[in-house]
Amino acid sequence: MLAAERHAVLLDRLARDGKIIAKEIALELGLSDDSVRRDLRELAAAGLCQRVYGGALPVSPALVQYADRARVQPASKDRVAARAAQLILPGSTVILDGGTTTLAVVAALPADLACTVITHSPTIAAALVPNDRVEVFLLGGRLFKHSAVTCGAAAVEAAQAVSADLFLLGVTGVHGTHGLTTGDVEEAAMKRALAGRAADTYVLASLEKIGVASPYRVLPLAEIAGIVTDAPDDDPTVLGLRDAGVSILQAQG
Amino acid sequence: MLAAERHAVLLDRLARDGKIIAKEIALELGLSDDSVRRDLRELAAAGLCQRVYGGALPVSPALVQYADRARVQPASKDRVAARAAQLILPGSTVILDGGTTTLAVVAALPADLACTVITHSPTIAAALVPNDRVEVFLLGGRLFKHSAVTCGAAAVEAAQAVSADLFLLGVTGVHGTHGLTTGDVEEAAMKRALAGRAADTYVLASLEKIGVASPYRVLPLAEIAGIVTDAPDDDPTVLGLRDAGVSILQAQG
DNA sequence: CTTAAACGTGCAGAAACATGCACAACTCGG
DNA sequence: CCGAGTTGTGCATGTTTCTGCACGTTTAAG
Repeated sequence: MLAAERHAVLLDRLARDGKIIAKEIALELGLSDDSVRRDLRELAAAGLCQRVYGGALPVSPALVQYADRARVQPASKDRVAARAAQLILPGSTVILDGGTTTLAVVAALPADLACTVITHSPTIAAALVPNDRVEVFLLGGRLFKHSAVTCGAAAVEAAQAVSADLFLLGVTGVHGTHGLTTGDVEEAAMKRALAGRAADTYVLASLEKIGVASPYRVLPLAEIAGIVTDAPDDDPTVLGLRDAGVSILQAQG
Repeated sequence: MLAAERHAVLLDRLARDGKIIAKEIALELGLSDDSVRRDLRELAAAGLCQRVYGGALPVSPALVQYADRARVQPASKDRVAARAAQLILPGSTVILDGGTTTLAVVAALPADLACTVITHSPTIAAALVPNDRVEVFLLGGRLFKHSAVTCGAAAVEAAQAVSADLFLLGVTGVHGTHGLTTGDVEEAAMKRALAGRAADTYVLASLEKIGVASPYRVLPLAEIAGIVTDAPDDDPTVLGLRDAGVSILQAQG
């Protein structure tokens, strides 16, 4: 088992349970107690957990809640994320949007994948710390509390300085006539700016987003390269996308 | 069951019920009476509860409702953080360095404090999301995995665009002749850049950092406004700081 | 004043810990 | 393809820390 892989498991467990007991994890993963302790020591040194006698605790109680929220709807979102993760080729540069779906993409990445990730989400950045071979570039700017990503003029300007092969975009609505939409005007602008910096933009949209429109337009459907979804093939919105020349990536088993 | 976990349960119970009966809790958690008594003694020593015959009471009746904010075991680091948090005035703009000590500062902030925080640590940024009245500006750049902060040329450049009243700086060493030091050259450069953007720089240094030197110089002692520490007044390094015109903020009770 | 419960302390076994070391797997020049 | 160097893992060692028990003391209630 790779070190980075172990680190990811430990952090994941910490977020889920709110604590880690070294002995238990060691037994469960078939590792020596020493390795687990060593890992916890490293994670604590990097500020990703708090070491206590017998195990470890989250560095801040607030971070547990967010991780919990990320797993409210595992099945559909994880399937989409797993399919999207396959789009990230070794050595490529990818822009990752904020949100729970793209966070699931990080979790679905192979532990030894080497690539460059550009993101405006501190949560995504923190989640990538254990992936040793992933270079992370964080776009600065004003932090929007609502979705915990940077937006606004400074963030858009920072985005102009980067270029990528791929942009994995999360939205709250994919609609036949309204296109791709989201709930905040600043977020919409930021997503649009990011789309302009990548050769290809793929939208991640699990079933419940299809056929839905939110207040603010991000992009028209015609400007994206493809969509990753678990919606059925005969869904009218999906059919409309296909007609617009968007490639459909099915995220089923 | 971890010690820290027990402490959390005890404080939680104290906040909910307004009292703790040692015998009852011991039975309920399957612990010996001794362990519970020992824990209560420690919490009382830390000022988180008031020890009485048969159990414990809240330190002040007013705290019962939101006592869950209280942190377990205010160690050296937490005392320093609590004192440093007092430096952040309502309405001011403060730059927060990365690291566990500054993260503790975030935890020590009053929930209703309104201010602007500039940081290069995604962890700090994420931890501030619950603080509704705190405006957060994140400095972008390449993410350094070792300490989970952004560093490098892009981050330094981003720092040039901001100005603040105060910079709370974390280092790994405070030494009489070597000054303020840290373990990574890029981090040192970033900290130096941030210090240049604030009117006043205060160093946060708990006891174990005093008299220690790490490989890379951040700043000479003379260039900081003050230091927040729990080191004794008669420590030679502290005396040297005072001679250099640095104000010493004691982080004791 | 009496008594039983709660208390603090010292102690010993157990658990967790850090460190050094050896071995295996991998990397990188040659 | 090979060998030296590097890295990571697990084991053995001695150390530190925790926990429950025993015992004598203090406290509160009748």
